[in-house]
Amino acid sequence: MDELDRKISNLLAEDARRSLSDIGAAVGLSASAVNERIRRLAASGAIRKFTVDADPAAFGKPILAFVWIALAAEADEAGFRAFARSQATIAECHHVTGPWSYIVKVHVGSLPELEAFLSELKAARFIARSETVIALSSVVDGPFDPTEPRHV
Amino acid sequence: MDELDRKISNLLAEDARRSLSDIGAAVGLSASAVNERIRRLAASGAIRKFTVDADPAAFGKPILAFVWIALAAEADEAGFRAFARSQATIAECHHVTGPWSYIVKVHVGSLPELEAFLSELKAARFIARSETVIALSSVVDGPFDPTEPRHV
DNA sequence: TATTTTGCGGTCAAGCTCATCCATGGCCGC
DNA sequence: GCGGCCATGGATGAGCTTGACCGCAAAATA
Repeated sequence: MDELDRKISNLLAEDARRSLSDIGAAVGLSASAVNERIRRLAASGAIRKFTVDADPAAFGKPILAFVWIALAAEADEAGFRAFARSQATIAECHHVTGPWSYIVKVHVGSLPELEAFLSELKAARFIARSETVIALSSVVDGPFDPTEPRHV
Repeated sequence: MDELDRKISNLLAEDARRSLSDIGAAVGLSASAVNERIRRLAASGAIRKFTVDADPAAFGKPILAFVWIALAAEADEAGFRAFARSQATIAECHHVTGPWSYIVKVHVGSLPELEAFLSELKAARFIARSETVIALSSVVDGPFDPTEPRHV
Protein backbone atom coordinates (compact mmCIF):
# COMPACT_ATOMS: atom_id res chain seq x y z
CA MET A 1 0.00 0.00 0.00
CA ASP A 2 2.29 2.75 -1.22
CA GLU A 3 1.63 6.00 -3.03
CA LEU A 4 1.12 4.20 -6.34
CA ASP A 5 -1.48 1.88 -4.86
CA ARG A 6 -3.35 4.87 -3.51
CA LYS A 7 -3.24 6.65 -6.86
CA ILE A 8 -4.48 3.55 -8.64
CA SER A 9 -7.28 3.11 -6.11
CA ASN A 10 -8.33 6.72 -6.55
CA LEU A 11 -8.45 6.35 -10.30
CA LEU A 12 -10.50 3.17 -9.97
CA ALA A 13 -12.86 4.84 -7.51
CA GLU A 14 -13.46 7.61 -10.04
CA ASP A 15 -14.03 5.17 -12.85
CA ALA A 16 -13.53 1.46 -12.36
CA ARG A 17 -13.77 0.81 -16.10
CA ARG A 18 -10.61 2.70 -17.01
CA SER A 19 -8.27 0.57 -19.07
CA LEU A 20 -5.08 -0.71 -17.46
CA SER A 21 -3.03 1.24 -20.00
CA ASP A 22 -4.80 4.49 -19.10
CA ILE A 23 -4.11 3.95 -15.42
CA GLY A 24 -0.55 2.96 -16.20
CA ALA A 25 -0.01 6.14 -18.20
CA ALA A 26 -1.47 8.21 -15.36
CA VAL A 27 0.77 6.74 -12.68
CA GLY A 28 3.85 5.98 -14.77
CA LEU A 29 3.65 2.19 -14.90
CA SER A 30 3.07 -0.46 -17.50
CA ALA A 31 -0.36 -1.99 -17.96
CA SER A 32 0.62 -5.36 -16.56
CA ALA A 33 2.29 -3.77 -13.56
CA VAL A 34 -0.97 -1.97 -12.84
CA ASN A 35 -2.86 -5.21 -13.33
CA GLU A 36 -0.65 -6.99 -10.82
CA ARG A 37 -1.12 -4.21 -8.25
CA ILE A 38 -4.89 -4.24 -8.66
CA ARG A 39 -4.89 -8.00 -8.27
CA ARG A 40 -2.96 -7.65 -5.02
CA LEU A 41 -5.19 -4.84 -3.74
CA ALA A 42 -8.23 -7.03 -4.34
CA ALA A 43 -6.58 -10.14 -2.87
CA SER A 44 -5.52 -8.29 0.29
CA GLY A 45 -8.99 -6.92 0.78
CA ALA A 46 -7.96 -3.26 0.42
CA ILE A 47 -10.35 -3.25 -2.54
CA ARG A 48 -13.39 -5.18 -1.35
CA LYS A 49 -15.18 -5.30 -4.64
CA PHE A 50 -15.80 -3.65 -7.97
CA THR A 51 -19.26 -2.15 -7.91
CA VAL A 52 -21.51 0.62 -9.13
CA ASP A 53 -22.64 3.76 -7.36
CA ALA A 54 -26.36 4.17 -8.02
CA ASP A 55 -28.94 6.90 -7.56
CA PRO A 56 -31.33 5.87 -4.76
CA ALA A 57 -34.16 7.90 -6.29
CA ALA A 58 -33.89 5.99 -9.56
CA PHE A 59 -34.40 2.79 -7.59
CA GLY A 60 -37.49 4.06 -5.85
CA LYS A 61 -35.81 5.13 -2.60
CA PRO A 62 -35.67 8.93 -2.64
CA ILE A 63 -35.87 9.34 1.15
CA LEU A 64 -32.83 9.00 3.38
CA ALA A 65 -33.22 8.75 7.15
CA PHE A 66 -31.13 7.96 10.20
CA VAL A 67 -32.70 6.02 13.04
CA TRP A 68 -31.22 5.92 16.51
CA ILE A 69 -32.08 2.77 18.35
CA ALA A 70 -31.92 1.85 22.03
CA LEU A 71 -32.29 -1.91 22.28
CA ALA A 72 -34.91 -3.30 24.60
CA ALA A 73 -33.52 -4.98 27.70
CA GLU A 74 -35.01 -8.31 26.67
CA ALA A 75 -33.95 -8.09 23.01
CA ASP A 76 -31.25 -10.51 21.96
CA GLU A 77 -28.52 -8.60 20.22
CA ALA A 78 -27.66 -11.35 17.74
CA GLY A 79 -31.26 -11.49 16.62
CA PHE A 80 -31.31 -7.78 16.02
CA ARG A 81 -28.12 -7.94 13.99
CA ALA A 82 -29.48 -10.75 11.84
CA PHE A 83 -32.64 -8.72 11.33
CA ALA A 84 -30.63 -5.66 10.32
CA ARG A 85 -28.65 -7.65 7.77
CA SER A 86 -31.79 -9.13 6.26
CA GLN A 87 -33.55 -5.78 5.81
CA ALA A 88 -33.31 -4.42 2.29
CA THR A 89 -33.94 -0.86 3.43
CA ILE A 90 -31.00 -0.76 5.83
CA ALA A 91 -27.97 0.67 4.10
CA GLU A 92 -25.84 0.83 7.23
CA CYS A 93 -26.09 -0.25 10.84
CA HIS A 94 -23.43 0.62 13.38
CA HIS A 95 -23.05 -0.16 17.06
CA VAL A 96 -22.15 3.16 18.60
CA THR A 97 -21.02 4.91 21.76
CA GLY A 98 -23.32 7.26 23.61
CA PRO A 99 -26.85 6.96 24.92
CA TRP A 100 -28.11 4.99 21.92
CA SER A 101 -27.17 1.44 21.01
CA TYR A 102 -27.26 1.60 17.24
CA ILE A 103 -27.48 4.06 14.42
CA VAL A 104 -29.18 2.82 11.29
CA LYS A 105 -29.15 4.48 7.89
CA VAL A 106 -32.19 3.66 5.79
CA HIS A 107 -33.28 4.38 2.22
CA VAL A 108 -37.04 4.29 1.73
CA GLY A 109 -39.49 5.16 -0.98
CA SER A 110 -41.95 7.19 1.06
CA LEU A 111 -42.83 8.29 4.55
CA PRO A 112 -45.48 5.57 4.97
CA GLU A 113 -42.77 3.08 4.07
CA LEU A 114 -40.55 4.59 6.74
CA GLU A 115 -43.37 4.32 9.24
CA ALA A 116 -43.90 0.69 8.30
CA PHE A 117 -40.23 0.01 8.84
CA LEU A 118 -40.34 1.57 12.31
CA SER A 119 -43.47 -0.39 13.16
CA GLU A 120 -41.77 -3.58 12.14
CA LEU A 121 -38.83 -2.76 14.41
CA LYS A 122 -41.20 -2.15 17.27
CA ALA A 123 -43.32 -5.22 16.56
CA ALA A 124 -40.22 -7.39 16.63
CA ARG A 125 -39.65 -6.17 20.19
CA PHE A 126 -36.09 -5.16 19.48
CA ILE A 127 -36.27 -1.55 20.46
CA ALA A 128 -37.01 0.18 23.70
CA ARG A 129 -36.83 3.63 22.20
CA SER A 130 -35.91 5.19 18.87
CA GLU A 131 -35.45 8.53 17.27
CA THR A 132 -35.70 9.23 13.55
CA VAL A 133 -33.98 11.98 11.64
CA ILE A 134 -34.76 12.66 8.00
CA ALA A 135 -32.24 14.07 5.55
CA LEU A 136 -33.50 17.18 3.79
CA SER A 137 -30.58 17.42 1.37
CA SER A 138 -27.14 15.94 1.00
CA VAL A 139 -24.06 18.14 0.84
CA VAL A 140 -21.77 15.16 0.45
CA ASP A 141 -23.46 11.96 -0.61
CA GLY A 142 -22.15 8.51 0.08
CA PRO A 143 -22.14 5.76 -2.53
CA PHE A 144 -25.39 3.80 -2.80
CA ASP A 145 -25.58 0.08 -3.41
CA PRO A 146 -28.92 -0.90 -4.99
CA THR A 147 -28.63 -4.57 -4.01
CA GLU A 148 -29.22 -4.54 -0.31
CA PRO A 149 -30.19 -7.99 0.90
CA ARG A 150 -26.50 -8.43 1.70
CA HIS A 151 -25.42 -11.55 3.53
CA VAL A 152 -28.49 -13.80 3.86
CA MET B 1 -36.15 0.97 -15.25
CA ASP B 2 -37.89 -2.39 -15.37
CA GLU B 3 -37.20 -5.70 -13.70
CA LEU B 4 -34.34 -6.47 -16.08
CA ASP B 5 -32.64 -3.16 -15.35
CA ARG B 6 -32.87 -3.90 -11.64
CA LYS B 7 -31.42 -7.38 -12.08
CA ILE B 8 -28.58 -6.04 -14.18
CA SER B 9 -27.86 -3.32 -11.61
CA ASN B 10 -27.81 -5.86 -8.82
CA LEU B 11 -25.38 -8.06 -10.70
CA LEU B 12 -23.15 -5.06 -11.40
CA ALA B 13 -23.30 -3.98 -7.77
CA GLU B 14 -22.09 -7.41 -6.72
CA ASP B 15 -19.31 -7.42 -9.27
CA ALA B 16 -18.95 -4.64 -11.79
CA ARG B 17 -16.36 -6.60 -13.78
CA ARG B 18 -18.72 -9.37 -14.81
CA SER B 19 -18.65 -9.84 -18.55
CA LEU B 20 -21.63 -8.71 -20.60
CA SER B 21 -22.18 -12.28 -21.73
CA ASP B 22 -22.34 -13.52 -18.14
CA ILE B 23 -24.91 -10.89 -17.27
CA GLY B 24 -26.81 -11.64 -20.44
CA ALA B 25 -26.95 -15.34 -19.58
CA ALA B 26 -28.15 -14.53 -16.07
CA VAL B 27 -31.01 -12.31 -17.20
CA GLY B 28 -31.81 -13.96 -20.52
CA LEU B 29 -30.50 -11.33 -22.90
CA SER B 30 -27.69 -11.03 -25.42
CA ALA B 31 -24.46 -9.31 -24.52
CA SER B 32 -25.08 -6.27 -26.66
CA ALA B 33 -28.59 -5.83 -25.33
CA VAL B 34 -27.13 -5.80 -21.84
CA ASN B 35 -24.52 -3.32 -23.03
CA GLU B 36 -27.21 -1.01 -24.34
CA ARG B 37 -29.20 -1.19 -21.11
CA ILE B 38 -26.11 -0.43 -19.02
CA ARG B 39 -25.33 2.49 -21.30
CA ARG B 40 -28.83 3.86 -20.75
CA LEU B 41 -28.69 3.31 -17.00
CA ALA B 42 -25.44 5.28 -16.88
CA ALA B 43 -26.72 8.00 -19.23
CA SER B 44 -29.91 8.50 -17.20
CA GLY B 45 -27.93 8.75 -13.99
CA ALA B 46 -29.49 5.68 -12.39
CA ILE B 47 -25.94 4.32 -12.32
CA ARG B 48 -23.82 7.26 -11.23
CA LYS B 49 -20.45 5.65 -11.75
CA PHE B 50 -18.46 2.47 -11.82
CA THR B 51 -16.29 2.40 -8.74
CA VAL B 52 -14.59 0.25 -6.14
CA ASP B 53 -15.65 -0.48 -2.58
CA ALA B 54 -12.55 -0.20 -0.42
CA ASP B 55 -11.61 -1.12 3.12
CA PRO B 56 -11.21 2.09 5.14
CA ALA B 57 -8.71 0.45 7.48
CA ALA B 58 -6.43 -0.44 4.56
CA PHE B 59 -6.37 3.23 3.64
CA GLY B 60 -5.41 4.33 7.12
CA LYS B 61 -8.91 5.27 8.32
CA PRO B 62 -10.03 2.56 10.71
CA ILE B 63 -12.23 4.82 12.82
CA LEU B 64 -15.78 5.73 11.82
CA ALA B 65 -17.65 8.50 13.59
CA PHE B 66 -20.84 10.50 13.25
CA VAL B 67 -20.81 14.16 14.20
CA TRP B 68 -23.97 16.12 14.84
CA ILE B 69 -23.55 19.78 14.10
CA ALA B 70 -25.59 22.82 15.06
CA LEU B 71 -24.45 25.70 12.89
CA ALA B 72 -23.47 28.93 14.60
CA ALA B 73 -25.91 31.78 14.06
CA GLU B 74 -23.27 33.84 12.28
CA ALA B 75 -21.97 30.97 10.13
CA ASP B 76 -22.73 31.25 6.43
CA GLU B 77 -24.28 28.02 5.29
CA ALA B 78 -22.72 28.07 1.82
CA GLY B 79 -19.28 28.40 3.36
CA PHE B 80 -19.90 25.40 5.57
CA ARG B 81 -21.07 23.32 2.64
CA ALA B 82 -18.01 24.22 0.62
CA PHE B 83 -15.87 23.32 3.60
CA ALA B 84 -17.60 19.96 3.96
CA ARG B 85 -17.06 19.14 0.32
CA SER B 86 -13.38 20.02 0.51
CA GLN B 87 -12.69 17.86 3.56
CA ALA B 88 -11.15 14.51 2.73
CA THR B 89 -12.31 12.93 5.97
CA ILE B 90 -15.99 13.67 5.38
CA ALA B 91 -17.63 10.71 3.73
CA GLU B 92 -21.15 12.08 4.01
CA CYS B 93 -22.82 15.31 5.09
CA HIS B 94 -26.58 15.67 5.24
CA HIS B 95 -28.85 18.54 6.18
CA VAL B 96 -31.35 17.00 8.57
CA THR B 97 -34.54 17.56 10.48
CA GLY B 98 -34.52 17.76 14.25
CA PRO B 99 -32.56 19.81 16.76
CA TRP B 100 -29.28 19.53 14.83
CA SER B 101 -28.49 21.16 11.51
CA TYR B 102 -26.24 18.56 9.94
CA ILE B 103 -25.06 15.03 10.41
CA VAL B 104 -21.57 14.29 9.16
CA LYS B 105 -20.02 10.88 8.70
CA VAL B 106 -16.25 10.87 9.00
CA HIS B 107 -13.51 8.32 8.50
CA VAL B 108 -10.34 9.06 10.46
CA GLY B 109 -7.09 7.32 11.24
CA SER B 110 -7.02 7.92 14.97
CA LEU B 111 -8.73 9.70 17.83
CA PRO B 112 -6.23 12.59 17.79
CA GLU B 113 -7.06 12.99 14.12
CA LEU B 114 -10.76 13.10 15.02
CA GLU B 115 -10.02 15.70 17.66
CA ALA B 116 -8.07 17.78 15.14
CA PHE B 117 -11.00 17.62 12.75
CA LEU B 118 -13.39 18.84 15.42
CA SER B 119 -10.99 21.62 16.37
CA GLU B 120 -10.82 22.71 12.78
CA LEU B 121 -14.60 22.85 12.61
CA LYS B 122 -14.67 24.96 15.74
CA ALA B 123 -11.83 27.22 14.64
CA ALA B 124 -13.61 27.94 11.39
CA ARG B 125 -16.51 29.31 13.49
CA PHE B 126 -19.03 27.16 11.72
CA ILE B 127 -20.44 25.31 14.67
CA ALA B 128 -22.29 26.45 17.74
CA ARG B 129 -22.46 22.98 19.24
CA SER B 130 -21.61 19.46 18.21
CA GLU B 131 -21.91 15.93 19.43
CA THR B 132 -19.71 13.05 18.33
CA VAL B 133 -20.64 9.40 18.26
CA ILE B 134 -18.06 6.74 17.50
CA ALA B 135 -18.89 3.45 15.81
CA LEU B 136 -17.72 0.45 17.83
CA SER B 137 -18.57 -2.09 15.16
CA SER B 138 -20.56 -2.24 11.97
CA VAL B 139 -23.38 -4.72 11.53
CA VAL B 140 -24.08 -3.51 8.00
CA ASP B 141 -21.30 -1.52 6.41
CA GLY B 142 -21.77 0.99 3.64
CA PRO B 143 -19.47 1.17 0.63
CA PHE B 144 -16.32 3.22 1.14
CA ASP B 145 -14.81 5.47 -1.50
CA PRO B 146 -11.09 6.01 -0.87
CA THR B 147 -10.88 9.15 -2.99
CA GLU B 148 -12.71 11.70 -0.94
CA PRO B 149 -11.72 15.20 -2.06
CA ARG B 150 -14.83 15.04 -4.20
CA HIS B 151 -15.90 18.15 -6.09
CA VAL B 152 -13.28 20.86 -5.53
C1' DT C 1 -61.44 -1.50 -39.18
C1' DA C 2 -57.58 -2.61 -41.92
C1' DT C 3 -53.17 -1.22 -43.48
C1' DT C 4 -49.09 1.29 -43.35
C1' DT C 5 -45.65 3.69 -40.97
C1' DT C 6 -42.58 4.66 -37.48
C1' DG C 7 -39.65 3.73 -33.81
C1' DC C 8 -37.88 1.11 -30.11
C1' DG C 9 -35.40 -2.84 -28.63
C1' DG C 10 -33.55 -7.18 -29.67
C1' DT C 11 -30.22 -10.60 -32.14
C1' DC C 12 -26.34 -11.65 -34.92
C1' DA C 13 -21.76 -11.14 -36.98
C1' DA C 14 -17.22 -8.88 -37.58
C1' DG C 15 -13.32 -6.10 -36.28
C1' DC C 16 -10.43 -4.64 -32.96
C1' DT C 17 -9.16 -3.05 -28.54
C1' DC C 18 -7.68 -4.70 -24.28
C1' DA C 19 -6.84 -8.01 -20.49
C1' DT C 20 -4.14 -11.95 -19.46
C1' DC C 21 -0.21 -14.89 -19.42
C1' DC C 22 4.65 -15.89 -19.88
C1' DA C 23 9.55 -15.24 -20.28
C1' DT C 24 13.24 -12.07 -19.66
C1' DG C 25 15.90 -8.85 -17.07
C1' DG C 26 16.92 -5.57 -13.29
C1' DC C 27 16.83 -4.18 -8.41
C1' DC C 28 17.06 -4.75 -3.56
C1' DG C 29 17.77 -7.45 0.52
C1' DC C 30 19.76 -11.34 2.86
C1' DG D 1 27.25 -13.28 -4.42
C1' DC D 2 22.92 -15.31 -4.39
C1' DG D 3 17.95 -15.49 -4.34
C1' DG D 4 13.48 -13.55 -4.47
C1' DC D 5 10.46 -10.06 -5.96
C1' DC D 6 8.77 -7.05 -9.30
C1' DA D 7 8.52 -4.32 -13.68
C1' DT D 8 8.82 -4.75 -18.71
C1' DG D 9 7.38 -6.22 -23.30
C1' DG D 10 5.34 -9.26 -26.49
C1' DA D 11 1.91 -12.92 -27.93
C1' DT D 12 -2.59 -14.83 -27.56
C1' DG D 13 -7.29 -15.02 -26.89
C1' DA D 14 -11.35 -13.25 -24.71
C1' DG D 15 -14.74 -9.88 -24.81
C1' DC D 16 -16.26 -5.09 -25.96
C1' DT D 17 -18.00 -2.30 -29.67
C1' DT D 18 -20.30 -1.21 -33.81
C1' DG D 19 -23.33 -1.69 -37.63
C1' DA D 20 -26.98 -3.92 -40.20
C1' DC D 21 -31.11 -6.60 -40.07
C1' DC D 22 -35.48 -8.27 -37.86
C1' DG D 23 -39.80 -8.28 -35.09
C1' DC D 24 -43.12 -6.26 -32.45
C1' DA D 25 -46.18 -2.61 -30.92
C1' DA D 26 -48.29 1.74 -31.08
C1' DA D 27 -49.91 5.47 -33.80
C1' DA D 28 -51.53 7.51 -38.06
C1' DT D 29 -54.02 7.30 -42.33
C1' DA D 30 -57.37 5.67 -45.52
